[in-house]
Amino acid sequence: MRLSAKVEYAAIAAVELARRIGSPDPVRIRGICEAQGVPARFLVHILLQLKAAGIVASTRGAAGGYRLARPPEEITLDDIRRAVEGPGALVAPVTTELAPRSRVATVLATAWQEASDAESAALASIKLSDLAARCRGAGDTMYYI
Amino acid sequence: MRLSAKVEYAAIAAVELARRIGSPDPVRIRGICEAQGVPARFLVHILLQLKAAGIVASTRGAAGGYRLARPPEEITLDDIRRAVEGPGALVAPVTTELAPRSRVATVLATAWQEASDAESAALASIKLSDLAARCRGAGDTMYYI
DNA sequence: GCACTAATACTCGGATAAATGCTGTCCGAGTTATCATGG
DNA sequence: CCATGATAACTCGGACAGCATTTATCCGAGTATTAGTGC
Repeated sequence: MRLSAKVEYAAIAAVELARRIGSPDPVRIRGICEAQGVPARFLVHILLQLKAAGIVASTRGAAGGYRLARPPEEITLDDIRRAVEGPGALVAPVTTELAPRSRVATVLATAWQEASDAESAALASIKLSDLAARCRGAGDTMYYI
Repeated sequence: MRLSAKVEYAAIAAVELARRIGSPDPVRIRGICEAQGVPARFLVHILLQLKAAGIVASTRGAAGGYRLARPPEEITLDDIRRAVEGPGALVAPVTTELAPRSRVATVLATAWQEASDAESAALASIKLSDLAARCRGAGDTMYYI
């Protein structure tokens, strides 16, 4: 499993937004970048993708910024990854292309799919609320109910 | 989860070798390529990587070729993937680099690792012997030389 | 005090460019079985 | 029938080019808050 920098930045920003879920003011991009060390001009486009996916919402103008569009219990790392990397990516493009001619490729295509589903399920089980709670809580103690 | 063409080709070749485990003669690269539609000159380098990882063995010279170095029950798709893509790849390079400065990154790094471990475990549970059996079981029309 | 204007700070979104890795090819070298040839 | 050499087929391994994706950066435009100015 290899993550692109985009997904990593998106997750960092999303967790940062989840931590400030109580505040009425939207979070500015610069605020995230200065706290986490993320290139600002790059994060702009990433947040736009998260907005297009309905994960974050924004208010323009001065005193504008971003906030989560849904409660953090309903956002998983799998949502973020799919929002940024796009849903169109096939798991094993070469194998699926060869599948009609080769039974080996057919068998392998389903095997790759199984592993990919396991990975997606693992990512779907990690919610933003859990991650935000881990940031607040000290050590391994989870305060989130 | 996105697979590189190298890993896909390597898996196809490995299953093809597993299917012919009973034959005393080694399997030639051309034999795999003609049966499965894999570029030959590319597969050479892939098989060299599998050999370096101890997954396949080769005999040089005329009537040479490749065979599995271990019984197919002891080779998993995870072995093949790590042999080809290298073990040095970090799961989340950006996040781990930012971890010392950011608690958010630290929490995320472990979360990514959990998902990666789930994927690896899924791949490690799929053995070459299973895949070869699936090819035979459904009445494949491939001939043995 | 009020209306209006300018400045400011932020998001929006496309264009663009450097960097990196992936994909596949080419070529020469080394190794071994097979076959032809001569004794 | 046997020994020897030529030939062919195959693996070995690095070098390299073309292509696509990633990773940003830049710039102009839109939008809302805020400060300032004149009446």
